[in-house]
Amino acid sequence: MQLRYNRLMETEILDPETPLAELLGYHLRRASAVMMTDLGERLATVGLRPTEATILLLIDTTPGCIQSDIGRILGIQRANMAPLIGSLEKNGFISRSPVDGRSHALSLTDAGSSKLAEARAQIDEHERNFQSMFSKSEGAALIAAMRKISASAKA
Amino acid sequence: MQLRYNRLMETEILDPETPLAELLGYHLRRASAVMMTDLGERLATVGLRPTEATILLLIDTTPGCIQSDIGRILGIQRANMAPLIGSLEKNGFISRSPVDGRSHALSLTDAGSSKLAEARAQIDEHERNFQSMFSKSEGAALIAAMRKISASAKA
DNA sequence: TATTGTTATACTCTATAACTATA
DNA sequence: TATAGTTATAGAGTATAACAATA
Repeated sequence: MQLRYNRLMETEILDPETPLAELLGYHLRRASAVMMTDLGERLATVGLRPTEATILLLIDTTPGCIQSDIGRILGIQRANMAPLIGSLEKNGFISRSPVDGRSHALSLTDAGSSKLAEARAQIDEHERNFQSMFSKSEGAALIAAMRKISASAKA
Repeated sequence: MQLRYNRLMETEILDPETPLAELLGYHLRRASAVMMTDLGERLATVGLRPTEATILLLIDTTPGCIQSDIGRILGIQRANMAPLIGSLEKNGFISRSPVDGRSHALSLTDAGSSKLAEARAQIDEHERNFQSMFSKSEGAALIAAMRKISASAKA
């Protein structure tokens, strides 16, 4: 078979000549997608999506918090928090009790606690698998670097 | 004003007690989102989206390549490549010439080359800004780590 | 006047399935 | 039989605007 066009090879990404090789943003995006896909598949076996599991984690450590605080921390807008919290409540994982006329204190139900335990097992194994590619100090340096980047976001 | 609920503070993410503090996947996702937002805003001033600019970069270094190879490298499905390539052609940035009955060799038009030059200026400044947070060797280590993670994706 | 929560809506990105035509 | 390209479509995720109720 005769090649009638220039072939783009996967390995070109490793070639320093390639335009993407030195782009931190590109590699960050790809690596993040790989981890998110793995986490998503794991959490799907438990019936949660990554964002839902993250919300349960936050409510577990800070019971009585309100959904707008969760949204601010996770970078999720008020308008998008409503259906997320609504569905977690509808599934019986969290309960809301009014703290004033507009806010509701959130806490895990028993079902939510055990669902979170299942999720945490998946998250822990997921993290172990990826962090095992690096030494302890490399892993810490990676997280520190990611925080540095995140912290640079415009207010 | 009396506080009637437990407040979740942004700074909790830095607190080692917090459930997200040691999650590499979480920090990767947030950092990637920050960089992608910045890049997206920069490229919007030039009329391109990040994926479009990336495609132009690849076609520039490997003129005559075909769209399915681009899709494989960037992790974009055939079905989603079609409208991307179609719109780049409609905007006059690339041209297609048939190499056999089913594939088209892609190359940049003059308009595509100058558009890419504009995009590259934005990309370069974007990358400089973020990579300047790190030493040269730290930056290289970061990219190597991201590649390690990306390479671990299931076939 | 600012905040909380909600609904409606739109846009992007991504994923699948089905089809054609070609190799 | 596998590949290249296309269309249609559905699902996430995310963004804005508008509104009611409350602080």
